Amino acid sequence: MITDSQQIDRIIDCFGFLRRKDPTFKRHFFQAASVVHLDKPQSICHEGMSCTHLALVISGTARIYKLGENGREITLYRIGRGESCILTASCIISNTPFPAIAVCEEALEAVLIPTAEAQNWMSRFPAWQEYLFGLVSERLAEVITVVEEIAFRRVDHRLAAYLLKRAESDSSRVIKVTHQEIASDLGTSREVISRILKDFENRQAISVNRGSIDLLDIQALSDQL
Amino acid sequence: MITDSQQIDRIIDCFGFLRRKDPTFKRHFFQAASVVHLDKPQSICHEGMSCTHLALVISGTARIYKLGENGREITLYRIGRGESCILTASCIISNTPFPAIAVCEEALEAVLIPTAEAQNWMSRFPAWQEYLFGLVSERLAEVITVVEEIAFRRVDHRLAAYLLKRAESDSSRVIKVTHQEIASDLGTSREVISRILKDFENRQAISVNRGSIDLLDIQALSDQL
DNA sequence: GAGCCAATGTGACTAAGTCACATACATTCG
DNA sequence: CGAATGTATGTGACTTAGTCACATTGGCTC
Repeated sequence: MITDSQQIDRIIDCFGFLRRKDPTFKRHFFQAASVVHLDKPQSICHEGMSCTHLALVISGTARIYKLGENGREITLYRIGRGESCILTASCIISNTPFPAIAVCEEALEAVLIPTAEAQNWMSRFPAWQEYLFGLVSERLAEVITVVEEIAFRRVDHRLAAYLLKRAESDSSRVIKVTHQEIASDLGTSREVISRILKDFENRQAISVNRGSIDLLDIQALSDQL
Repeated sequence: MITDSQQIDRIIDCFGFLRRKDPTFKRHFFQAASVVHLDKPQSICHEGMSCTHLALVISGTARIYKLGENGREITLYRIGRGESCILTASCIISNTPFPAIAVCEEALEAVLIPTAEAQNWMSRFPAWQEYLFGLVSERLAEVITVVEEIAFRRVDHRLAAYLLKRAESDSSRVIKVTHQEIASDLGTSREVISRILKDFENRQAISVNRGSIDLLDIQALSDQL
């Protein structure tokens, strides 16, 4: 149960579906909700885990990924403010085990809703139901994009796009990231990333330093796409 | 509008959510529904198309796939009896364009529901809402499996698994399929499939003929996994 | 049987992934 | 300070996958 009115305002700010004129739902929501904090290298859900709570992210980010037998990883998607680990939601609704791994990436603050309530509200509150459905749909589209990328696009092109996107979202020309992290995001191996980065560097498009990459020539990278 | 009581029974048989004791929903459903037939090589949805109807499959199958720039394809999933093109559903709910291509594979018979009704029922009839949500969740899980496969597993292993699964679902040792079809399902190119098949043949696991493959040694194929 | 088309075969080449290391840089600790 | 340790990166040799440009084959029509 959450009672602190300041915190309630913050949460409503985050989750648009609470802003509707349905005081009943709002009451139920804050009645059942609790807030948790998770720190950086913490695992949230394991493969095959059945979920007891649904987590709605207030701040921070989590990364949802698949782990291959060989130890390689691939990021399926990330979730941030206002979103929710919808795989959890999906498991909740369809009672299937969680098919991936979720870890906290930037320190998380989240609202926890017990599975039973989350299910119950689905049929009682349209706002809640729309919220969850919208999230699953969005994830489905995102994961389909991932399929497309790994099935058809060359790694060097994907890498160039990755660097550009990263730079944009950090609004900085230098990106703090290791080759291994990139490889895990793109679903390839570290050596492959290192080699392509070296190649970009030889062509003066970037400068590679330990733990960071400086985008020297945005245009050259864009041309790679 | 569907009135033929025999047809209504058939449809109820297909879609469990109609079996509940909610006569209101049933009435609305058959009021808004219409039945269509689609033949084999027919396109259902194009990339980026916005969907005006939701199709619930009574019989036949459809294949949902992505098309790469280079002309290669990869199957995301198939839908059959009792299922629905949930990407369509997802588009309906979240109002995003359709991110893939759907084609009829075996002659389809389907119930069509106009978008507006499908959306409206979401908040009015829990059975409907559960049905749709369950489908999207299932697809999400399936597509995640596809990601895992193409990101981590070797093509020869995937091919062996494909052949075994195919033989099982057709309950026949010989599979009627071209190399190109397999390649399109697995998201690789025809040459790769041809070569691996030839390799399997050299090892006496299968026998390759024009348009069909005979699984001679199931055990040998299973060992590939 | 000639002609045609879809299905399959093939070699040479590029791209990607694997494996087994070698280096290099940064931080801590004696 | 310099050594020790651990993470990050570099590299060569090799296998697997994907591409390209064709050659061949089997089945069909006329």
